[in-house]
Amino acid sequence: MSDTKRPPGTFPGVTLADVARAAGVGESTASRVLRNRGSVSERSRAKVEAAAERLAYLPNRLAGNLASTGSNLVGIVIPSLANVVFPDFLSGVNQVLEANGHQSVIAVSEYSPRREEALIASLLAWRPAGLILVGLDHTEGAKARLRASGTRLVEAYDTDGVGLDRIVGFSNRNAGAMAARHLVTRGYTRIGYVGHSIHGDIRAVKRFEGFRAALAETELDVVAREIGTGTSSVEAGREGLARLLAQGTEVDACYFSNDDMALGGYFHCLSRGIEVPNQLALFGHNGLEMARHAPQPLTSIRTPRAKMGEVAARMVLGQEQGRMIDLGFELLEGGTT
Amino acid sequence: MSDTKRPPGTFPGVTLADVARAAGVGESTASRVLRNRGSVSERSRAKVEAAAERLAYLPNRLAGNLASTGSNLVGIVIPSLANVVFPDFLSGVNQVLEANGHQSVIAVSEYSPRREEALIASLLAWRPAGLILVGLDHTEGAKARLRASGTRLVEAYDTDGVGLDRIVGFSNRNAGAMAARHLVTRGYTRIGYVGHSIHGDIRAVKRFEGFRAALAETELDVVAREIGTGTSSVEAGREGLARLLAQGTEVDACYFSNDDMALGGYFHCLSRGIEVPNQLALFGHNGLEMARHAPQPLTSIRTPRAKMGEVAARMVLGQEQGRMIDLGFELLEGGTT
DNA sequence: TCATCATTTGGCAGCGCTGCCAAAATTTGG
DNA sequence: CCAAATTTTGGCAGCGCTGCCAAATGATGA
Repeated sequence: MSDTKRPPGTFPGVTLADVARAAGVGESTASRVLRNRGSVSERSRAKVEAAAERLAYLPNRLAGNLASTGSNLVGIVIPSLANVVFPDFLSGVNQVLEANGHQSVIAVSEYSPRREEALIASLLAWRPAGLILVGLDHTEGAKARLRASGTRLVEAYDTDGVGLDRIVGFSNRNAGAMAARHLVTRGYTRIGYVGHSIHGDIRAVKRFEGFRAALAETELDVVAREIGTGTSSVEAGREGLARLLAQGTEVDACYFSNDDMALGGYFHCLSRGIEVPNQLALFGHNGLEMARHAPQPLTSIRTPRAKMGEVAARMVLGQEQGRMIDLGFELLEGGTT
Repeated sequence: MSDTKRPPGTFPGVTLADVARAAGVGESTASRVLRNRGSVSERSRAKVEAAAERLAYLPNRLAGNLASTGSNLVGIVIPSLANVVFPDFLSGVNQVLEANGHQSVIAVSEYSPRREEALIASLLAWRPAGLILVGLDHTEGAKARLRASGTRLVEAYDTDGVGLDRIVGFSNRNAGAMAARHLVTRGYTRIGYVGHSIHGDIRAVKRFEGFRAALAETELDVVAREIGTGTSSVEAGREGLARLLAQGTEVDACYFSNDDMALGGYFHCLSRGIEVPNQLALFGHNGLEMARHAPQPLTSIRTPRAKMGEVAARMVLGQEQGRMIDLGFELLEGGTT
């Protein structure tokens, strides 16, 4: 197309120049038409559009973005895809980005700050319009790169600490505290905790800290705890509660690091005939759909995951004012407390 | 850096030329060092690496890929992020891609073929190394573009039909058939079906078709069915089963389009004191973790989601031989049948 | 009618990198 | 020691597009 003699293996590839030639206009005019930018006569517009259609022209964003220095990509680093909450978040991000003609490059850190640092560097190489990260904790190297790059940055999911640029999320500490106060108000005093491996899930740790701090307000503390070694899951919750109860300490309520874990705990109670909430109350976190529709809806805290994604995306696109937006959370009073 | 007078608002940006100059070598040599390609003397290598480090050089992949015609991006279009199965799949894809120095650009079609077509065009504009799609059903326009682009393509999740290039997945028809045979073998004869909206979820439809075809082998058919209007969820399953039973038709087993739906059904039975499986047997699909750890593990079919992602990624990178790989599935005999 | 102003247009220099090629430096062997 | 073979190196033309600028065209009013 754009060249008659061309290496045999290479796919032709219609270029903007081809379209311009076919339409009988200059390259710039063709470019203006295809991007709806600048003023173009109806005549030219029609000719270019027809030519582009006829040649099945596919713009090359690599070239376009390079020339205009800046891409319409947004880099996103999440800790995991296995945990339902992050897809929910991504969903929100994606919706807003797509509506604004942006595209998301997604990377998964597996809760490893070192991996995150490498991924950030890798994403910055695309000269993205912005970056969205989860949490406020990053390696020093990552922070340095981010600052140096000058890329717009949004940190989501955590407002307990200082961020690098923009922040959207909620206070995990306060979420934990709300759980504690709810249990205290309901009269529970012998409270246990079942969590998943803390390895990297700093926000779960913050919740637990907030939980204990709030208990301490009424001179209480967790009487037993059981921390799994793996990631959060129904199975881990089920086994965690089993182990907690096997410790022998008397417990009248249990706080879980997560709804999956709590649902596992609930399943354990069903299996063993433990009456919920009379013998044992259960409290989760996240307000997952599946847990809300159990025979006894799980008492939990609903976190604004999709909303957070939407706001994060809008922030990264510069459509949101504040530097820090706390979206809060909501107590879901279920039947398990 | 690379230019003394530079528009004030623009971020400097260290270029390869800057690194080369600082290291006292030519651009090509610097490029070779930073890409580990071609032969370079130890001396030059050290100088370039030091300079890159000192200047905090960040390569520009936009330029790199444009120059070398071809990117290390892989485009992925999935129907939804809300359904747990796709993150599982993505997880597998991502793992392999990252290990091979590739990056994934993810787009979500929301089960709309028209959206999928637009997203495909958008992804192709990045001149990706390859594309991964879910399912075999695409608009004619999308197929034409894909064929014309010559991009390597992998279609995942479905082997019931003809694909455009490479395929990895399993037969949804056969999965449905296996479910039916299992129920028949166990002696159930009055079988109902609770599904979610078919709008776009062609694979769920294929399963149901396979299910009915297998029932027909023993002169049976579904005696009642209830199809929700929304997406698959625990709530939809719970309400679906409630409606199915309210129809009045006597039913001794129920097949669900999905594990979420089936878990919802199970919750309904627990709430209403319906004995499972004596009064009603339940059969799901996907083998989700949460359903396997219910008091009575759900009978289901485990699908190789992460594995499928890994194979899809390997196929797209050209590391896998066959054009079509059927990964099969596995019957999970739980306590609900 | 022609000068004046607004609109539309095309040429061309880059964006930062890679690939090619010829030149320079180094090694080898007679 | 020198010629030949090998390794290493740098210059420079693109990759396909956008942004800038000056030129061409069209519209307006005296």
